[in-house]
Amino acid sequence: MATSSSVLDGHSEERMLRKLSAYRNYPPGVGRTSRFFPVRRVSAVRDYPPFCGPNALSLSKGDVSKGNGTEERKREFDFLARGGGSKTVMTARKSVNHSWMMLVKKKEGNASSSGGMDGKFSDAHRYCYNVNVPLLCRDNLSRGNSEADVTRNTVREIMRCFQAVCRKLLQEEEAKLKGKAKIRRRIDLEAAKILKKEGKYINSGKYIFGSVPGVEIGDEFDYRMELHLVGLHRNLQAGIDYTMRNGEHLATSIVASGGYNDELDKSGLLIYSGHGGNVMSRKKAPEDQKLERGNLALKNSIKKKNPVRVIRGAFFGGGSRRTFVYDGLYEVESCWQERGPHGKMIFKFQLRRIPNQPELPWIELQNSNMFTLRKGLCVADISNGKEALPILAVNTIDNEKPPIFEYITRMIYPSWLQPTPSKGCNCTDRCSDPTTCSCAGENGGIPFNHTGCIVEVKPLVYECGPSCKCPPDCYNRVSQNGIKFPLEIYKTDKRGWGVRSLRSIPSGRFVCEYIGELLEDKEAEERSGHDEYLFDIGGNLIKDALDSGGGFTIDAARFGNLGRFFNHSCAPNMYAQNVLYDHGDHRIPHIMLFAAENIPPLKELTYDYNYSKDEIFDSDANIKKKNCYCGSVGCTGRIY
DNA sequence: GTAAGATCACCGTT
DNA sequence: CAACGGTGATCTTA
Repeated sequence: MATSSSVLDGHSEERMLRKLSAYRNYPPGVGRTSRFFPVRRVSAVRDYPPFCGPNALSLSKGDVSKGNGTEERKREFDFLARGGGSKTVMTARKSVNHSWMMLVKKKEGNASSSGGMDGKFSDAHRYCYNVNVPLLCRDNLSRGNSEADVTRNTVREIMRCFQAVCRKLLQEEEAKLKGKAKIRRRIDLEAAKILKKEGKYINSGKYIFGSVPGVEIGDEFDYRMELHLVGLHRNLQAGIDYTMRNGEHLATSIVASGGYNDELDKSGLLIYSGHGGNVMSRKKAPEDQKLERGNLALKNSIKKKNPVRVIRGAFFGGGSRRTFVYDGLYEVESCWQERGPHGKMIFKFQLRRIPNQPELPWIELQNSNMFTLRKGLCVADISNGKEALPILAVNTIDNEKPPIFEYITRMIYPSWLQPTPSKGCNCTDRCSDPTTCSCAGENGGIPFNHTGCIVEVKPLVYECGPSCKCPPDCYNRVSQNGIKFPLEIYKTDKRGWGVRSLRSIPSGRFVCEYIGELLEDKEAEERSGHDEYLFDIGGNLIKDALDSGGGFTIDAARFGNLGRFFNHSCAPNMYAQNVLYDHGDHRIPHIMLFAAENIPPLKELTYDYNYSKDEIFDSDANIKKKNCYCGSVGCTGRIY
């Protein structure tokens, strides 16, 4: 009760609730727009620029090197560390975390000539394949202490690497084909080769019965290859994975893809068909399935009662994206034969989910009508129709209503700073040809896949804008088009209000912009009391900012959008990306939040606020501290 | 609708 | 007996 992180430094939750009750009857965004009540509040703090020091995380020696941003950033850090331009007291501000890890792969046949340069930048680098993957944690401290902690983070990092490499390969292919032909490359196989070369396979040494370290129920995968490389299910095509133990075949995992019309029951019962008998092949005549291989292993597992991992493959979102979701451990209960649709005998197995495991989020969502019958629904749409999709507010914790603020969907710029559009491209197609599109040239290629995923982390992304001749569905217009996923705010147990999605979000997709009023830094200093909603921008383009005598801050306190509700996490699943599209002013990029990994439905959406620890002081020069309740593996317990 | 594809169990040979 | 190579199987993937 008293541990709510939404209440800080001397403010009790009771006091907070009393204040809230005064506004409870006002629907959000209506009336009293000048009144503001913060969900979270921090005292004066000082914000150092993001910088990756020697503690930077690397997955394994030599293979993953850290990119630290530009030289300008380092100079900026030195500048501020010396005391230049700093103040003793500053308001707390979120900022873009510009660290990433770089996965480097040498081209075949080139390795010998450039031996000894692994993981380092060199002239040979331009022959290398590389991609900037969003970092999971800012420093080693947040990697956790136990073996299991490290494994979980390692799994997440390797999945990010795989996904980023896939996006990069897809980008290359799309650029080559210029949108004319269908892609035929197996990017999953290629990405796996790259990761294998980098030593990024885990849990692959031995067969594992039961849970796989670092993989959690609800984790989502796009390719069978991903199941393979984290050790969840090693076969790339076969649905039953098994091994020999004490002279007996036993099943370790199955993939229920629906290829044999397998049925899944909400009660945890799964009827699974055996494999073999040429049921899937059209080239050979179907035969009776034999009690061998996986079929035999599953049958043996009835007696042994060994746990079998179940991975469900389906079009869960109802869309065109098929994913594999880890469903947890099952036991095989029984086995029988019956006649299949082709007239031949097939095996059937009944599996039951082992109790006391976390439920899949799909279950809860399937049992409720998404937009009207959500449990604890208290506001039908906090955007009041301003977003394309309604943004629900649900609270199953207490009676608190969401805070009052004015919902906006466009940045508010001060009257003296009305940004003007930069010169656009002359493309008449969807800017699929990076050699002719001038906007693509600014980016060094179109930074997005045709699936709407950002390929990799960049200091700055240039989307096409109002001056461009390309159509609205241009591949280089992504984040400017707003929220695409059904999102809701919800009351968390310890972190005030948070945000989650009702659909799974693929790695790399745009989620939400951080919108508010644009202020000069010095004006932001003067707005005390609600600094929880400040976001420091333009940090990566610090040279411009310093030259012009100061940076800018987004204040989402009085006017803002959903972006103000995302909580901090030490191991977040989104990251903030600088984007320009409607103007060319590098000092004031848009702050766009992108998914850094596959995010299952109902999982809290978070990013790294990027505060520094022990470097934030109040007016008495005391170090200010704020507890972190993000609950992620390896959380250090402090936001700053 | 089809062909390429990676990996492993299995089996036979060295 | 270990190590290696060939073969067949496989609820993939574009």
